[in-house]
This record gives sequence, C-alpha cells and structure tokens, in this order.
Amino acid sequence: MKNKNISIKDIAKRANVSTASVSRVISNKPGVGKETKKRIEDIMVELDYKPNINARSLVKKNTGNIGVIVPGGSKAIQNAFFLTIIEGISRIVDQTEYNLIVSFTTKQHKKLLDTNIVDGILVFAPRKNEIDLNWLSNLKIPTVIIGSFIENSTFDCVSADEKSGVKMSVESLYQNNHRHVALLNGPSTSYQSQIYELGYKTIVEELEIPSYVLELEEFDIKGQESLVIEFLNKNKNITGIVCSSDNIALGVMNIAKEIGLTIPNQLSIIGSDNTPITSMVSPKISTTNVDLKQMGETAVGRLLTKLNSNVQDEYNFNCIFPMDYIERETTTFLK
Amino acid sequence: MKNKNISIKDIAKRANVSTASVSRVISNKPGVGKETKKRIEDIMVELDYKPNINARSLVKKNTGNIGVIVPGGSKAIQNAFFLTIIEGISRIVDQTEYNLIVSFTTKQHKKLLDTNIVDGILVFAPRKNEIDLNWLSNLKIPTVIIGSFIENSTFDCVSADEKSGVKMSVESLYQNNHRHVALLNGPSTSYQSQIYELGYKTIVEELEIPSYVLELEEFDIKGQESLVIEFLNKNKNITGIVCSSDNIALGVMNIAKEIGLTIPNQLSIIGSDNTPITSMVSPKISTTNVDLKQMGETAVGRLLTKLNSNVQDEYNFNCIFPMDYIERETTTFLK
DNA sequence: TTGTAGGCGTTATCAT
DNA sequence: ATGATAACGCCTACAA
Repeated sequence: MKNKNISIKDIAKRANVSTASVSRVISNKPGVGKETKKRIEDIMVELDYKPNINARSLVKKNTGNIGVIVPGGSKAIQNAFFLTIIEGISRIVDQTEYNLIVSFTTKQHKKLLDTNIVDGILVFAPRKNEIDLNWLSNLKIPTVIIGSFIENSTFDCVSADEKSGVKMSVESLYQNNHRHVALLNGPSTSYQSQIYELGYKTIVEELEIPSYVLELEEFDIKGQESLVIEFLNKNKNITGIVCSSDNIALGVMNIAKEIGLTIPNQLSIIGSDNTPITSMVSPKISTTNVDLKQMGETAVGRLLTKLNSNVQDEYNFNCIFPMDYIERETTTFLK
Repeated sequence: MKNKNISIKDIAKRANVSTASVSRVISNKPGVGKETKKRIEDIMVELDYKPNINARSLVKKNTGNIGVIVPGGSKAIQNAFFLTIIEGISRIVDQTEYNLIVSFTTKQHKKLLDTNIVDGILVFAPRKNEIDLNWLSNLKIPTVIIGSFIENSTFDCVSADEKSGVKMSVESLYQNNHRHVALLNGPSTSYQSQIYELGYKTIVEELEIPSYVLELEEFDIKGQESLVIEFLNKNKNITGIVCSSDNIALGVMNIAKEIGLTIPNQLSIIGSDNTPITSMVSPKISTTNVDLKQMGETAVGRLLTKLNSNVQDEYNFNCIFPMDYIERETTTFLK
C-alpha cells in the first residue's frame, strides 16, 4: 500500500558511504567532499528519497508545525475576519519549512494543545468559555494571540485598535447629527467584544449621549433576528448603529429593510473590519478598516522569531494596528 | 524553554515496571494486571505524561494527520463553498484521533504532499495548473477528491451534481419565458467549470436556445467587472444569467445595478451552492443547493475507511450529491 | 573528509 | 502478567 520507504541507510549503501555523510548532505552541513556530495545527491533524486519527518522530529525535538486556533466553534470558519488573517499567515509560512495545522473546533483545540504536535501556536481572539488562558500559559508553548489584546497577561498580542475603531464610528455618526447611536456587539465571552464595549462606553460618555447596547451570541445575527427587531422596536429613537462585525451590519441591514426602515436615511449602519462583502452588497457598507493580512504576517513573524531564538526574551510583544473609518453608503447626515 | 519531557521510561521507573507495561496501558492493550494498571495510570496523570507522537508515528508508520488541499491560491480561502465543506469535515475529524492540516497555497500543497506528513488527503476541486493529477496519483497516498468529479480516473470523488444543477437553473429560467440565458463560469482550469459548461451546453442545445458563455478567472468577479460589463453590452438580449458560484451572482447583481438594469425584472440571476450570503443580501439570490456539510462528511468518511482498512479495495468510490433549485428574489417571469 | 555508534520515545516480538 | 530488547529513521558527538 505504501511505497517501500527508502531511508538514509539505503542511499548510504548505494553510495558506499556512511549514513552520517548522507545526513550531512541532507542537512546541508559541511564536512563532505564535493565529489561524494554530488554522488549522494544524485542517488537521492534517483531513488526519490524523502526524509522521514517523524524520525527527524524525534531527535530534534520539534515538530515543524504551527498551530492555528480558531474560536467560535465551526461558525467562525465562515468569518472573513479570521480568514483574511490566515491569508497573511499563509503568505509567511509559505516561505518557511513549517506546516500549518488549523483547528476549528474546541475538541481539536484540546487535541492540538494537549498532544505536542506543534512548535508554536497562533490563537485567534479567544473566548473565555473555550480556552482557559491560564492553562494555555502553563503549556509553555510559544504563543501569539491575534485579534484581541489580553490585558495583564504575558501573552504576545497582535490586534487591531478596535477601541478607537468604535470611537471613530460613533464620532462620525455624531458629527452627522446622530444622537442615539447603538452598539450591536458580539458575545461578551470574547475579549474582542469587551474592547468594543469599552470603546463604545467611553466615547458615548465623552459625547454625553445615551448608551444602547445589544449583545449577540455571535458576530453575526443568524437566528437572533427577533432579538434585534425587539431591540429596535424598544428603542425607536436609535438612528445609528455601530456593529462589531460586518456580518452583523449586513444582518441589520436586512432586518431594517424588513421592518420598513430605509438605509441610510432612517437608519445609519456601520460595520467593522472592512471584509469583502461590505463592497459587494448594496448599499455598500460603511465600516472600519485594518490591514488584516499584515496583522497575520506580523503575528507569525513574531512567532517565528520566538521559535528560532531559544532565548526566551522577557519583553512583551504587543502590536496594535491602527484602524481607519471608511465612509460608504450605509451612513448619512441625519436631518 | 520546553518542559522537561517526561517519557515512558520515567513513568516505568517510577512504577517499578517495564516500559512495555506502560506502553500497554497507554494503548489500552490487554496483558497488564488491574493493580499495576491503576498504579501506572495514576503516575501518568501525576507526572502529566504526554506520549510523544513522533516516536509513535515512527514505529507505526503513520502520522495521524489528514491533509486538506484547497486550490485557487489564497483566494479560495474566502470561498464559502469550501469552508462549509470544511465544517462538515471538522465535524467528523473531531470524533477521531486525526488532526487536520489545511493547505491554502500551492507551495504548501507541494510541501504537504512531498513530505509525507499526512496519512491521507482530501483534495478540493483541483485546478489543472496547480496540481498534476498523475503526479498525485503516483504518490500512492489515500486520496478523496471533493467538489469535482474527475472523469476516467481512479480517484475517489465526492461531488455535487452540478451538471443537473445548471440544467435546472436554465430550465427554470426557460419556463419563465427567458430565451437568452448566459452562463458566467469559473476558470476552465477547474474541473468544476468544465462540468458547468457541459451542463449548460447540453441543456441549451436541448432547449434550442442560443449559447452565451463568459469565462472568468476565478469564481468571483473581482477585478473583472469591465469584462462582465462588456459582455453584457455586447449581448443586450440576455435576460437571464446562471452563475457557477454565488459570489459571481452577487458580483453581477452589483454590476447590473451600476449599469442600470433592475433585478429581477430586466435581468434574472441565479447563483450556485446556496452559500449564506445568498439570503443575507437583498434581493435574496436564487440559487442551487447542495448539502455541502454532508459532502464533507462523506468525503472524510470514505477517506477514513481507506485509512483503516489496509486492504486497498479496488472499486471506485464516486458519490454525487443531488442539487435542487431554490427560487428566491433574483429571478422572475419575463414579460 | 569520512565513519562508528549511541540515542531520541515508542511499539512489538519474544521470552519468562 | 510482565520484562528485555530490537526495531523505526535520523542526527550528532566522537573517532579515525
């Protein structure tokens, strides 16, 4: 069933050298004659030799894998926010010898982390109920958190400045004469949501306008339409909504249409993260933007240096990407 | 930096038994006294023992990983079609000991396949220019192809019946009085596109209506807007469009609006695969539907049986999932 | 420059 | 029911 695996021994025998020499050639190490090196290499391609990763890992005590932990059960798979970041990650990992093990479910997370199959991990905006950060920290495995900033922790973080993101959104609405601006937020189990809420509360207080917050179960509104409708009906004076994801914004748009609110005239809506759909729908969604790919790249970059420098540097890497507001068609001046 | 890894030896010593016994309890094999078993287990948790996967793999000659090959460069990452299938896959893999290694880029594909780090692979609708199927076949690694049916090959395939999908779409338009129905297709390097084209040609011929085909570079229209506009302008009599993906349909909707065509009255549009956005936008997109999660589940299922039965069964697994047409708001009767 | 040999952590065979 | 011990394929001192 499997190819009879040819090993370092086979090619050593064939080349009349020791396995040591072959190993040297494989690892591109010095100490082998130009002649023999050539001979060995030829035989390697002739026999289509492929090193056994497991054996190598066994002695080198590494795995060659980088794990990516995606939260939110399988729902998040469809989340463009994560996927764009993964694109950035892929781009960098491509240039290395590492493989990417992506885990989408809680069970897989456990398996991945418990089983020592990765050298380092990238954790996407963790949820409190899914991953115990203390436990994670005790694992002593190099980790970078992407997409949310964990306060008072020793974790390296790469995140978007969502706090000022919401702030800009609310402010732009305010400048457009809106005085009743709501926040449609993701679940509070997400550290991301906490930032959003914090940012919202802060600016709302600063502007001295009332606070309206609706917390959803996810970063989209599927299955919670009635909740949103109820919220909108209960707070008829709301004229602007800031959402903690573009998907939520999209959902609200549809609900608004259904209950007869025109966008943006009767209701202005702002999303978050500038995912592709925002400009694929009509009206195009106003949103906040951050370079997600770059975020991904930065995160793996950091992880790779942690992996390559055995020295555990003590300083805490914490990179916060700036966001900017993109005005499109779901927002307007309130008459 | 790393935990001093405690091994089977350590726990053997501590328990005053041989490594063999420890190994037996780890693998839940018979031949170890109830007493000693208990003792060993206790020590294992006490020392927080975790088996070394590499060592195990080395002797067992497997890796415990399943690879997933996603085509289309990193663009496909955002493709809900694939992602939904991955959801199905995850659901099954969750119940096993396997890990999922997802590869999004051509380079990673190579690495993954060349390096023997997976026991089996799931290949998503391959592109001719990205993966040489002959080469793949020579790898002798258990493989299941998802999302496209490869004719005249020995590959196991799990795919949607897209041929009858397009057929239904065109027919429904025809029944609604449309006589000029176009196909907006993905790249011909995709086997999937070939099926779409085949289905389209067939039904168009059967109905004796003219054929209009536009081949795009991807399964969405980003960056090719002008191409589509040109196509539409050149063929003014087209009143209905069948797209080989929902993303294409969405793109066409926007273009139509821009050039002043109302949907569905002046132009009816049908997508493909019933991805979530279709019902998140307005008007809601008419499309064809297939149980993608189930497709994913079936595919891994098949792969797992291949993996578990050393017997290479000779018959060719070929599962084609039925599609059905979902009428929504982007299609109407042509007056 | 090249070779010898021990060890990485498991599993599995064969004794006991 | 248990224990030695030889693999598994590779790397790496240490010798030569």
